[in-house]
Amino acid sequence: MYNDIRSELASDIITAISAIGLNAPENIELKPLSGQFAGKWGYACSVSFQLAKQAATNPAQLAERIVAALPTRREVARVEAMNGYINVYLNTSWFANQVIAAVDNEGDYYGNGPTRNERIMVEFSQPNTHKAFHVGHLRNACLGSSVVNILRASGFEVIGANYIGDMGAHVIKSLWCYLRFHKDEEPPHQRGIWLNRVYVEGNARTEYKNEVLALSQRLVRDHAGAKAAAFDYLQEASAHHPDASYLISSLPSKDRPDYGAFADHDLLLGAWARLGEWLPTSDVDTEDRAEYARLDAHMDWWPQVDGWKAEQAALWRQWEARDPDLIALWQRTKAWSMEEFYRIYQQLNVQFDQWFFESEVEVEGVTLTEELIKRGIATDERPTGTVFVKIDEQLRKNPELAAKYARQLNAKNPDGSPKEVWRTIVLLRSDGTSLYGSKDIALARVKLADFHADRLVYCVDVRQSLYFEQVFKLIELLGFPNVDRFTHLGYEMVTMKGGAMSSRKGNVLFYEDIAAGAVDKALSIINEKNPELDDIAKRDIAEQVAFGALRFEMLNKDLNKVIVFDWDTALNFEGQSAPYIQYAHARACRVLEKAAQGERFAPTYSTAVAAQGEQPFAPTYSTGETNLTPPPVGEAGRGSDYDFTILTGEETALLELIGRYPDEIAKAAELYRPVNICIYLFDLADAFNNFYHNCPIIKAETPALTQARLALTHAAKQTLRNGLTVLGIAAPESM
RNA sequence: GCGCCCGUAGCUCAGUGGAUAGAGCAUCUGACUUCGGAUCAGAGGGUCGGGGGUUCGAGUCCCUCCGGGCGCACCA
Repeated sequence: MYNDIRSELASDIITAISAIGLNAPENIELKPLSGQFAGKWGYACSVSFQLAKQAATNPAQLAERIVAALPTRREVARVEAMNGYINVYLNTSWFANQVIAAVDNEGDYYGNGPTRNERIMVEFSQPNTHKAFHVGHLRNACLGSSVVNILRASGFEVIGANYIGDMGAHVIKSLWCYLRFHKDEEPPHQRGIWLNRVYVEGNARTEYKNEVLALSQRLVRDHAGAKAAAFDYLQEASAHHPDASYLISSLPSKDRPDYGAFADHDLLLGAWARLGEWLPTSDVDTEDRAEYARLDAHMDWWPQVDGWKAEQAALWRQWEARDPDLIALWQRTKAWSMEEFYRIYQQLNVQFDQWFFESEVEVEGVTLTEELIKRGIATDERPTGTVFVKIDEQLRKNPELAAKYARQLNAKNPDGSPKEVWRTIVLLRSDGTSLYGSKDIALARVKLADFHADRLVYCVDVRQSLYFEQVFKLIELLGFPNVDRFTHLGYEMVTMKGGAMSSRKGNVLFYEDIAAGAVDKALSIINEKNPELDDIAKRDIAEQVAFGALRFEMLNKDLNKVIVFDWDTALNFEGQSAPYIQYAHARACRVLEKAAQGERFAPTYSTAVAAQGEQPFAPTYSTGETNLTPPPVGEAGRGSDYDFTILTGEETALLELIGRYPDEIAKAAELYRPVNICIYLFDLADAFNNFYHNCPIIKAETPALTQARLALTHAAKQTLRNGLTVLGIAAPESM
């Protein structure tokens, strides 16, 4: 293929270096010309700098000697030595036809790599039922689904898997709150959102005492006045309350005081009241004042909290015993959330090949944990304590793993004590119920044994990186295969402009609100720009634009960058955004359509493959060499003998970008980086807009030039479409 | 305390050891009786957080300091 030229040029240069009597490096890097060479098509090589000392000369002279020793090639128009660099300019006419032919022949498959013999399971979008889908889930779903698409395009067999959190403390809280306070109240629609409110209330009731304690502590720690007010009371109380000294010492500390450490919880209420008296005279911010008011208004909860917790514990036991009524309620409410999720995934263009549920691996998680106990890896301190694994300790006990991780395990603290690298993971609660870790090792076993995955990718936010390190080590201790091919694809969180999201402060950004805002904005722009469209088309395009913009917004930053969600930026459809790229695509479509009407261009491209209805990067796609290799130029190569002898800078830049697309896919797949495709697509759309603006297509000087430019337009349109598809963004033909 | 991540234009980000550090947003100025103005052209805006080091060459690699975020036992 035309991309092979790069390695051929590299070997030419190596040969030339040897020919002038120098030792050539093993591989030579050729970089696309850029910067001051904008609009030129070729590669630059800086090998002369490395070799100048060896050659006892300066890079500039050496570059000239190497250039003089290079053979000529039909693919190369010119080679020059410049400032020590070797610049190779390609025969643009020849390459233009190569690129056009490749896009033309491969259509929706253009950019895909050859089949690779590896099955990758990518787990992503792990929403919890009974809770709401928020902006953090949005980033995860966009990233995970794009990574799946990119890996598939790059030739891997990929299984995209969802892992629904349908059981756990959040579900128990939600069901408890429903049964206790909201039975038979559910609304006819948006029941998933309603259910989230039930969960939030259940959580607030359960955590009430902790929240009172947390706010008291924060005020005491941050404000001298608060400390004086609270201590005033506590010191008075210390005469008859043995617990008061505990609060006096623990409230100002960094760690959260523990209700288990003092018997009379009501002691805190006295201090709480004093804080309330002090508050109006203080400079405490409005958020904390509102928090105090909110908690204070629910003082009637205080004496009930312990009873509520006991009720929830009873519900846990009912669940463990598979109580039919509870199971029925669980299934009914879970379905409300699932309805919500299905709709969201459809809007966001997210698909899954496999659905896992936490409830399905719960039992096997306990079984595997029992095995760990039996093998002496896990410590069982039930019922007074938990079932846990001290990872470092266990790795040291395993000779093979101790050697493998010797470097980390031998690390020392400044005082000479060994550093605890992987710490402790808790697998079962003291009451025997299972935690996330036990379920995750069970699920990993399913993925490896039942799905025969060669590589596991976990797309989960970066805060869980220690947790996944622990899980991977546990899996290794269990002796599962392929452990070195587990990847935690961690990404940074999404915050709001006012700071980190927290349900306590009520600044959670729900998916529903974001989606509605984006569609409204898109609709109003369409009404303004394209008022003649019918309402259904308007709605359809508005959704394609809005959800495309949201997806792009979530993908356009590197994984390790925090996204601060800002309505103005997210809903800006100009510049670096999905609508900019979609607009370039729609423009290209319009030109091709107009040209076809005028009969000045008979499209030679084939959309037959796409018409079969397969996803272009579906796992069923077979990459027999025949349909990936374009026919040779000038030998019955369909649509491959256009007149590109004279190319403008805009045309060259566009062609070069189109030709680079397969490399971009391969690189993005290797690094799990959808952002690479975002940046590439913006550059491509930018190049197309430049071309469109500066080069008349239908009204070009000659019919031959029109043909060539239409072919280029079509290739650009196809590549834009393929790239958008990989990102899960629609490519509307008009907008 | 230990560990991970971030710091590049007013703001949001690219730049994966190479030539004069690039985009978008925002600000200002302009765009042909010709293919869609969600577009295009131009202007201003930078000691790449500070300091050392490695290298022919450092925004990029190493060390260190500063500033910010996150994580570290019964949440997921």
